[in-house]
Amino acid sequence: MDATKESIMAAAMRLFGEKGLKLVTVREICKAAKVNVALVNYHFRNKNGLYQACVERLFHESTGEELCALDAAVSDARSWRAAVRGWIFGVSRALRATKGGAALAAGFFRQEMVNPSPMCDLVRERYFIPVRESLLRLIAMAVEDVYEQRRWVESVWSQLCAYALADASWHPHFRPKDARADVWADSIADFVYRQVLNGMKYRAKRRAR
Amino acid sequence: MDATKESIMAAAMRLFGEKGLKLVTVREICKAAKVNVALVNYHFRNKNGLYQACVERLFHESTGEELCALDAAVSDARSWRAAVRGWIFGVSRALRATKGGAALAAGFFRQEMVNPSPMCDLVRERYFIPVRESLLRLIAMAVEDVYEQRRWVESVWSQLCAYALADASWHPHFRPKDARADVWADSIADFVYRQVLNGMKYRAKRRAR
DNA sequence: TGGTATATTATACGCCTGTTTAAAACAAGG
DNA sequence: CCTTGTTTTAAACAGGCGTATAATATACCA
Repeated sequence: MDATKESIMAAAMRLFGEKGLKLVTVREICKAAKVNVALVNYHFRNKNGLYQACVERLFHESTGEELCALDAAVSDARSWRAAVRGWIFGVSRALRATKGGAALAAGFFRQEMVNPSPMCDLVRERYFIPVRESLLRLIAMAVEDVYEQRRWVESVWSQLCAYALADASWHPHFRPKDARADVWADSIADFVYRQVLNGMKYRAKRRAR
Repeated sequence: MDATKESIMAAAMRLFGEKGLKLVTVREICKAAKVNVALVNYHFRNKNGLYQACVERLFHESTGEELCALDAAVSDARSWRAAVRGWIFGVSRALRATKGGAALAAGFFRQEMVNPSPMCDLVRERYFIPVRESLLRLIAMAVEDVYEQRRWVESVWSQLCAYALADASWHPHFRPKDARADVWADSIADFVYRQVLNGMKYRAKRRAR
């Protein structure tokens, strides 16, 4: 039955995203999926095969769509400013998502960043590099020096990632005690946006459209 | 003999910092320290006891000294600008250190950020919070609004942390292919410094001294 | 030098891991 | 109904894990 495979993958994607490849056990996944232990090996060859199937689905299908949506939001923008703002808010919300494919992808990304698995290269090529390069293309419209471009990409990316890379137990310490998580997240995204604008003000050479 | 304890702790601090509490085995540590497996339990009660001893030493002794050195560099500064610059470069170099106590502490910090252990609170209280609050005090000299202060702290901190949080295999992807690691790290630190100055230019209320 | 406390050793225990096996349950076509 | 191929099951496998034990080696003081 195909439902079993789906059930296993759903449980696996959640757990792998939370704890990473090595810290999740096959029995843990099967218990969550309410199936027998041997079915992982029957349907996915072994534990690594299951992990690989999860990564491939996340970063070939769902994240691919999200990247297209991101580029669409950018190209729909009426101005360079609007495009940058759309990119920053899009990535910020994707990285901080708590459910859906984006949240799962962010979990895998976090784990691969700190304790890389053999599938790390795929995550890099299908997620890390494309997302950052779409930002680089935007920045390159306003900054001439290639090193300065890279520093801006690093700046924006690292500020948006910081939250997503930390375990949830850290999150309250990243914001004022009286600030709501989602509101604060957006205020950070807006802060980064204003930082970019402020930095560009005196160096913009040309604007797109 | 006290030398065995030291040998075990040295190997443990290196390995725990690299892979985190759960992914390091007692036998692995003992092999690296060239001692018998049972000695961990004899000298440190159990694996958790050894981890706790490592964390306490790192974050009570050596990091305490480093925090003092940081505050000293800040208070020695001739101007607010110099203090900010001193803080940013000090933290940047500490977080990216490849040897010494700072490098070990950075490793524990990274692992605790992504997969917290029961000792996470200690890391937070003795390292994360003090370092960030020393920055907050600096920022508060130039920014009035408390939320804006927190956003600046978040901004500077996240940009300096991004590199340190990722596994070494990611580092080459964070910089241009032709850039030397240490030179690029300093250019990032300088970029963050200029970002702060540029942001403060129109909001500075008062300066220290 | 002998006796005692400390340090180290080899070995084994019970538990959990990923994976395998052989039998059972099931679906579908002749 | 029986056969054939697929899916699911319970049970077991070898190996690694953290930890405990009992015997041995070492250090040190009377």
